[in-house]
Amino acid sequence: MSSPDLTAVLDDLLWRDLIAHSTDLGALRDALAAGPITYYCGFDPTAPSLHHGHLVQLLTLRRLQLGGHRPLALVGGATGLIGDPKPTSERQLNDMDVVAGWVEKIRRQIQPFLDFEGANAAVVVNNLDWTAPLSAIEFLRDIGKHFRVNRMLAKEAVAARLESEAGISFTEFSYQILQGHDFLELHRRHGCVLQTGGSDQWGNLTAGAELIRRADGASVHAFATPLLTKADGTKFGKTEGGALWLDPAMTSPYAFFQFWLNTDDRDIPGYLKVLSFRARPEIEELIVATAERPQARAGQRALAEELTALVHGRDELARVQAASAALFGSGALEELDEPTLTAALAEAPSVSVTGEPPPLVDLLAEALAISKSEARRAVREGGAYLNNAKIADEGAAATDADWLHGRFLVLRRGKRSVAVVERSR
RNA sequence: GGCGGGUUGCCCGAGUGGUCAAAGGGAGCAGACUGUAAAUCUGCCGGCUCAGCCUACGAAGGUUCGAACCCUUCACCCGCCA
Repeated sequence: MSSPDLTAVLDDLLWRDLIAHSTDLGALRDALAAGPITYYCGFDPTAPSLHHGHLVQLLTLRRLQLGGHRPLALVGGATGLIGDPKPTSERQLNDMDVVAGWVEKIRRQIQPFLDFEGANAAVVVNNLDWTAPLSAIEFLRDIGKHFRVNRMLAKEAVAARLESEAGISFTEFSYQILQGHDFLELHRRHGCVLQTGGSDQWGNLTAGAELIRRADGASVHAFATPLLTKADGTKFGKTEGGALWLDPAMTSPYAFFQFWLNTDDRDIPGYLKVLSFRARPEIEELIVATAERPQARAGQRALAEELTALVHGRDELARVQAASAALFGSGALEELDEPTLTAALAEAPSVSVTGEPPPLVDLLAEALAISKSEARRAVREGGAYLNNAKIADEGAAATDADWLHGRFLVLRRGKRSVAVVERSR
């Protein structure tokens, strides 16, 4: 007999187009119905923080847990030392202690997305625990024997590299074996029967499922989520500063919020389905609202609010909303009272000065982290503003009257990048 | 180990002795139009004490009045052969 509760999540995932590739979905449905299953998704420490690309995976882990199943979040303390082959070039190996530090950061970053209490409590595991003790002999005899090089060469990630100028090292070529082995270990240790990952991981996901079949004769499941794309064809997740990081020290909550708020109208239906936890009717309503009155950006707001709250918390969301309202609102900056202005500006990058302030181009360069040439160019092109008024002259400096509440200058380059200069006495 | 090819600005990529801060494309930035959107058009796009100077074409030396371009050595990458 089937339990509708436990399989509902699969239908939800399908509706959201979250399954780009999968092993036998009928078999997965049966497994889900037969009782809470244990599933996993891995995150390699290739940087001090997770980013936009991991978000879909984190949310998928959460969706399945909310659907009644038991998540294992794997941090790749071992695989992070080896490096998943990128399509274009060989990775630079990071030092062991650096990777160990990133593992801890990523472990903490994953935690807010999952529930660690209750019947289907999540567990964080580290593949270094079973990979480090493995001897070369064991690795080659017990695991390597199950892998056919022909199959390994055919995997997209490897094939792309074989055709590229860069070639591929044995180290990276071996990556799929390690990831496959992770699935096997988790199957043995935790009864894990499902692995999820991005569609670029599909080859690695199937490597694990095949290994389990060969080594233990068990049939397990895997599915890959689609890569998020942008309607204009550019790469998803790029901000002015680079990637969209989840670490607030690397991408400010304000920038994070603004990123989603600026989503292309055409991307909204897909993003809402993939990224929002709202129920289907609510999402459909938002899609209609966004299509009918695009200038209101209901979908963008909903997405920005929900994701900012999830990643950075409700308090932080309130702050960035206030900041956005103040900085992009219709009112003049001069009319904002001091507490509102102070709170809003807390989200923007800032510099402080004492005594005689340097020329505005210097302040622009420092506050917005651009070169002085860029700052001068911005002024020359008419793209730099002081307190929302265009700066006309490269040599301009702030006058006493420019200091809002005697304390602040609001500098802006273009429409969206804002910075504050604060004067201390 | 041998032979051949390669290493150019954020990325791709042209350049093979002066006219090169280096074609072209992409990315990025700004302006106009808008809705903090897209598309489109325009300008910019190494740095600086900015009509000039400095730094840059894998690294270090050399030839030359002058080198991204020629020579030498080194490093790394790719391919073929052993």
